[in-house]
Amino acid sequence: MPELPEVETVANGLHKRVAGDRIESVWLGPKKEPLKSLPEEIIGALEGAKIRGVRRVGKHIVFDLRGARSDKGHWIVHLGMTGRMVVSAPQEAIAPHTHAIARLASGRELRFVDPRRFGRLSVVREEFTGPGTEPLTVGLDEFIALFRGRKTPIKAALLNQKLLHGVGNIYADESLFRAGIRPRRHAGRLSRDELKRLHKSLRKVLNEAIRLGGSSVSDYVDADGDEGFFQLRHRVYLRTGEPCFVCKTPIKRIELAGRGMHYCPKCQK
DNA sequence: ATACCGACCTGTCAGC
DNA sequence: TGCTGACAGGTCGGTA
Repeated sequence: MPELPEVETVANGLHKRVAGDRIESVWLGPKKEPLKSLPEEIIGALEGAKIRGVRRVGKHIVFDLRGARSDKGHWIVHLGMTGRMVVSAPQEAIAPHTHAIARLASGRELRFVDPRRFGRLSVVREEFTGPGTEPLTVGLDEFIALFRGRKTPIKAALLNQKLLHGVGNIYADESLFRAGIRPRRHAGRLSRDELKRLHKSLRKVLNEAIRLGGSSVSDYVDADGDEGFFQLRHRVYLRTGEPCFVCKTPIKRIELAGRGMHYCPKCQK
């Protein structure tokens, strides 16, 4: 479900709804995959803590906390492929695959739901900066330097969270199309001009997707339960065999490291 | 250090 | 109707 624009939309929605609220108690489900910190650490950090704010770092949702006794801490949520963070009234039915519930002083509940269990919950004390560089604010020179000397395909480099964090399969494919670059090109062999186009198209695609509330491909919804609209603007992602909007050539799908990638064989060199 | 690949999970949809 | 296989927004650890 979630790449940078979706996580940004969810984090902003959560901030509006729960900033200033207090976590009174926490329930954790029996499955242990979703928990990256020990259950007692999560409960210890969350129970009694005030939510100062909610924001996005990379693909992570960060709840900034002020604990009951500890001064600060952060609740980090990664949604994986199918994770959702929803604000619910207590009487609402518990959805299948609910792994954590935080009961708030306002009477509402924050629920973490994740069928595939690729999502992760953790708590940290220190400031959370994420694994890589923020794609929305990275400057051109720093952007170019990230790829210097790398033999890996540019598509794989865009997905590498230690370089730029927040870019996933949709926005990698879409930004490469708009930059006219084939996904298998070696990252280190792209010209300065090509990287300049990619830098621009990536930020443009991400910002446009944020404006439209993200992409709802199958089940993504934001904190209010609303779908995004950027899927209507996809030019290559999941459009295998359909005509390119620019040149009518059928969009190709190839596999790299077990993941699908989509591109126009004529528009992308 | 770097790069590929399978593993981790469940759900949905198309085809037989 | 029901089975099977392909595919899905992501990351990790083992191996070359």
